[in-house]
Amino acid sequence: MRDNKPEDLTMADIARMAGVSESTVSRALAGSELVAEKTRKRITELASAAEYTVNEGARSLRLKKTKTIEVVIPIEHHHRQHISDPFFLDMLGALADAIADRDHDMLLSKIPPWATDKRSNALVSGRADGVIIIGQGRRRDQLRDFTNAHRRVVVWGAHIDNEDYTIVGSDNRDGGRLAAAHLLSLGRKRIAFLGDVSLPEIKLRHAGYLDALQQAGVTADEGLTFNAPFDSEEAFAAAKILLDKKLDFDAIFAASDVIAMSAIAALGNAEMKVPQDVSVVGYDDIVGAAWYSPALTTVSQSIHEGGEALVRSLFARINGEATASVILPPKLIIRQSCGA
Amino acid sequence: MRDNKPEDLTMADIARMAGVSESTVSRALAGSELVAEKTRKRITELASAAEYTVNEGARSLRLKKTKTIEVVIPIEHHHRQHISDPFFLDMLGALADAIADRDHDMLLSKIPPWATDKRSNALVSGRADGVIIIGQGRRRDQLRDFTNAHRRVVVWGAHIDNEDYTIVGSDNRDGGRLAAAHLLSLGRKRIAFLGDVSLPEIKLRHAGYLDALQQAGVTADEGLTFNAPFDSEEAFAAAKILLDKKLDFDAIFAASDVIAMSAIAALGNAEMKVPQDVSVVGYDDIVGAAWYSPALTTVSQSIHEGGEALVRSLFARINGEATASVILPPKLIIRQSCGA
DNA sequence: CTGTTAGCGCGTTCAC
DNA sequence: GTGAACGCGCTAACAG
Repeated sequence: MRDNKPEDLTMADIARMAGVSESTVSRALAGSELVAEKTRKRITELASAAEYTVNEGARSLRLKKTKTIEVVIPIEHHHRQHISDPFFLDMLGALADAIADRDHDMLLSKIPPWATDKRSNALVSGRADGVIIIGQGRRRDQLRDFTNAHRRVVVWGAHIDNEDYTIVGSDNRDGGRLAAAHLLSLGRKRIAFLGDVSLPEIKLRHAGYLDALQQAGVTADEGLTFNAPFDSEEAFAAAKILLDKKLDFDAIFAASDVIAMSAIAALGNAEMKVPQDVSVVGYDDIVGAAWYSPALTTVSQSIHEGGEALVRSLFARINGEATASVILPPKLIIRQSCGA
Repeated sequence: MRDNKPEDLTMADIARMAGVSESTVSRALAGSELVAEKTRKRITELASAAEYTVNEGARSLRLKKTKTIEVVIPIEHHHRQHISDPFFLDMLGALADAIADRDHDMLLSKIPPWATDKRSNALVSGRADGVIIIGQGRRRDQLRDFTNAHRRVVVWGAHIDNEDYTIVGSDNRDGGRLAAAHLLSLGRKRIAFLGDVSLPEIKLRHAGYLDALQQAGVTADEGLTFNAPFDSEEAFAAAKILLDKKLDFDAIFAASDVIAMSAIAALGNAEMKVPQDVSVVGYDDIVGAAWYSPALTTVSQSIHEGGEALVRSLFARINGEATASVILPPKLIIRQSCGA
């Protein structure tokens, strides 16, 4: 049982054991050319035999680099709401890979940097070299203030005019258009929209949906847009309203796969068949979408590339380079839930 | 645009601005009683006006405490395999809450501490005060070595004899028993098992399943156990084998909800109805289980309590206290997929 | 109550 | 090639 700091070795200990100075140990371990091949080898072997590891904290302080990136998934947790959308997990996996590739650590937080109720933000307090924020949330003013004040930040979300921070995300409007156009091409005309339009990304998906309707010469029925904020449970409830009110609809475009799945469950309970009675298209192409029954037709955000792009942009900013926003092309993945 | 370290304020700056010594600033900001109410107020106001934040890195070095916990979700990434099971997301959410409650940060890693190919482990290199490892994986010897060498570690997983590290997890054997017994009580006798028995937790769930069969006087058919390692895709394939081989079965006990969902999808493709033709029970009670169609009958692991228990145990160990393993009682959640 | 002194563990000049 | 000295930013012991 180690981990009792007193027992932990320091560079000075290794120096003493090797009969050299701390500087030499430091250089040797860093693989510096300035140290004789022989002594370097001796020291590295000694160090690994002693299971010595450099203290990254001290190293960070000296170098002014923490080699860690903070990832924020800002969940408004009124009621300790959980990160329940698998989209986040996919994104986290992509970010973890991209960050590890660059030999950095990943600090995960659910609290947005501006909600400084407890400890201050990691970037600000020097625990991280940069921050990736997933989603623009509902407090766009605060996000703007934060991105204005700090340069080592990138955001995943919708591309909004007038925002000058670096945003990485897919073309949500085009995604919405793709989804709705596909449903229209299948002869569906009464397409319900389920999603929280107060979120920028969803708003754009909805705009794309309206674009497609207009392009097809179909008049949009506002009564078919359900823009209450919701998760699985509320999506389920929204679908029930569609049914209970006996609203006339033949398709659903859900702003996320999770919403789509919940809606399908609600339809199933009401003995309505997907896709026979109602076509459904989701958004995100989360891992489970392909294995749902019916397999979900959805708009893919290429999350893995998104994660890589976020990290690439952030490192560019850390290095002082200028960065432009990145718009990834969405892709319609046709499976069974749409009926074609 | 700040974040350019040269511009960043240090405690010495604040001291100079306030006309006091660094120590006084340090004490004031720490809310020490040793400093006069008036000066403390003056300093804190000055600091916040200047947007000064204590450098946590330096603080950690001095205090020998990082106030961060590493969470490892060891994914064997032969092919960059992703963390695709929502179970991890639920667990992550629970851990994030529990860790934030204790005013610590959470470092997330996909690489097990013993796979020291790149940077050394966070605990070892002084970037974290403790480690939580999710799952025992397939390399139990290496896990054992690691837990033997370090005391500030807790593991989520199965309770195995002969292991003396602190394990938090649900009673997997009892969970397996609950699931199988329920299926048996519904008159199902040919129950297929889908899951990777080489993993300790799954192995126990399988043992519980066998227990229940025996208790009911039903002979187990080994041909109905599919123990290949698998995810969504492979679960789907396994279910297809059940069907293609025209094996005689009337129920499926899946070792996870994700597996259950995939199996249901495969059954659906073959026009077999759940639960009419085949009863299905899953494991985990992930968030999506309730909104699946049919709603999934499953064994709940009470993940939120599990996360809290992990963190509580870890902090106890960090404080030098002895800790015992924690066994959480599983709970059968009856929904629709089982047929009762 | 406050200031001075002394490190925490490391990397990096600047000498030799 | 190597060592001595210094400081990254902070807190804690010791004086006063």
